[in-house]
Amino acid sequence: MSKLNDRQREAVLYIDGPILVLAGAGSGKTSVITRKMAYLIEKCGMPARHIAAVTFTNKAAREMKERVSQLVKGKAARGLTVSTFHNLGMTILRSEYKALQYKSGFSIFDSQDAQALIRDLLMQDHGAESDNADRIQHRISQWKNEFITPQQAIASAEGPADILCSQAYLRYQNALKAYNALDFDDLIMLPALLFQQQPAILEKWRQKIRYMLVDEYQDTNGAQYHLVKQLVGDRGGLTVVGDDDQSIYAWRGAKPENLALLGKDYPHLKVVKLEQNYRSTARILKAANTVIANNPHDLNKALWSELGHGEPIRIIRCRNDDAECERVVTEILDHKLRTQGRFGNYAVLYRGNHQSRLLELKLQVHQIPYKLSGGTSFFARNEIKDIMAYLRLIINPGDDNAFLRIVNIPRRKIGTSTLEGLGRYATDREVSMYDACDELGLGQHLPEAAVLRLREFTAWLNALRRQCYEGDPVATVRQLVNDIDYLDWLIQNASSIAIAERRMANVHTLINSLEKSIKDDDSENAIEGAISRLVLRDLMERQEDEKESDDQVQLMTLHAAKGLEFPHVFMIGLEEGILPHQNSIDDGMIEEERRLCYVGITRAQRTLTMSYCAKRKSFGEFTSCDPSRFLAELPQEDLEWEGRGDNDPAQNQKRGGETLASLRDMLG
DNA sequence: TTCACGAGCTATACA
DNA sequence: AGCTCGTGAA
Repeated sequence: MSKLNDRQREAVLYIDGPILVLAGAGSGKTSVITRKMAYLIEKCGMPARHIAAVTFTNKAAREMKERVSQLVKGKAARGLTVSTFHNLGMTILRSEYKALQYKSGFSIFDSQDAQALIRDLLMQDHGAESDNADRIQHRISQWKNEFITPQQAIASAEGPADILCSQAYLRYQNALKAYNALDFDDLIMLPALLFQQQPAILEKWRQKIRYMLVDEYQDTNGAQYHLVKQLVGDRGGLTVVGDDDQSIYAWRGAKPENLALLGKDYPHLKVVKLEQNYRSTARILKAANTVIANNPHDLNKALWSELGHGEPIRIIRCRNDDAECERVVTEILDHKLRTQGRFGNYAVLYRGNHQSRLLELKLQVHQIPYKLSGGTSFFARNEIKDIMAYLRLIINPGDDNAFLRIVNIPRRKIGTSTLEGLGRYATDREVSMYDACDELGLGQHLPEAAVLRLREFTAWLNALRRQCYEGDPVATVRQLVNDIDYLDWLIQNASSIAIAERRMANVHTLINSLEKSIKDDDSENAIEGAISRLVLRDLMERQEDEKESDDQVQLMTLHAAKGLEFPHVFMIGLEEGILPHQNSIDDGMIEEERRLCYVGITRAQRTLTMSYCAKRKSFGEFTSCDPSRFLAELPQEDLEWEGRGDNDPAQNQKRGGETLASLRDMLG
């Protein structure tokens, strides 16, 4: 506790009612949350099992849990809930699914599964037009994020397009239930809905969760807001931490105004501001403050730092994107050599995932170790999706998406015409495709050979299912992978054996993780819980944390960088159309892009370098680029420009700033 | 049903 | 420049 400043301590000690901690970047908010949990357990005598902290990423949850158990002596931290919103939702649904008329062993559809389902329904209802499935999926997700049911959506829909969407929403929701499946948004929406409809169930969970802490509250959406509000009730056991300037998820339904709304729900809300920054030099902080000052503000914060003014911020103009990446890499090599530092001290941040490709190439040429976070997650990998589909089908035979994915992996001579026939038959009989395989009438609609191949498949999987529930589930899964000669399949489909083996290693990681997850779960159907939990867990990070060295250059998007910090930060692609992104320019959403820029700047502890290009190759063609407007918003006297061409309109003004800056430096 | 090849489309951020 | 999908032959 002695390590905290006055404001931080105030935030930790206040437990008489709901409290909002407005925590600027680098102001030690994680310390506040973790120490508060320790305080509640050790000093207030609250059993850990009654405390729940909620974050947005598994990584943040894991780190927080780690830090609490370091702070709390002995076993007192056991039973503490630190999880993501989605995981919390799943925990609730795993115990309450019956009240929602779901069956045990439900599947969780990722957005690809969901889209396939929507396409399918559209096809059934209106024939071929499936080009707007994307839009409909978006709209449905929006509704769920705003905590709007299909019935409410239908009642309030305006205009023919929206009416169509709302009907598709209802259709979709019914279809999900028929498949005994949920999508990601349901993990938040359904528990909140359940609490609203069945007070007895809500009361049960209120008994369990008596104190809630929510991190990154500015990122909560409408459904999450309702979930928290109902769990907290009028008991007021709530600590919320957030920063409106770091709200960068409006596009997925986050409502930063939830921060301001809190005061309305809880008139006696206590507000504490954390304004001392412990991360960055004064110059970096000033740059961040200057940029973000261009956004309108309800809640004013004034971040300050005691870490000295530090080095000027460098802005480098490059000929093209290739030169840009090359330059960043040589800058890192050069700087590391001079300072004798580690690769792990450097991070390169960018707006879009595709920007990492060139960077990776250059890093590989120079043999620099790097770690790429984000992008295609572990569970988006084909080999993982394949095995997961098998597992899903074992616990939920109604999961047609899983069925379709793997009936013919490996090749079982079951092709599209067979599946179309089976699909038609299954829809007619209103059973799942898996169950339809074993129905007697199927022989009337498909060639005998096709039916035999299908039944061979189901008979085999049925045997495995039995083995899974009656015997050792993990051994069964290993046998499954063996039965289908999966390594063989991977080798056939990969360009090299090394790649196939790497993919097989991913499969083994998955199985190991399943094994661990089953051991941690003492409920009777451990395997069902373990499998559905796996859908949500990003164990790629964990895998890499464990086995790879931590001395690697960090590559990630600006979004993925939130919550992290690095001694030396490079932000690349500061161009109109990239940061700010073209879509945001078109939709007038510049503020969120500015916050994204702010997040990037505030990741830097000691040095910050930004770069932009004169030309850039996209889709194989060169296009010319303009420097980002955010560059002009920086405090010019703290910048050091480099490589700027004579045709730069802002040049004269910036030259002035440059001389001023060097003058100040000379004068100390 | 499967394999091989080329046309055409493409890429904001994420659980 | 990289990936998906459609086409046609085995």
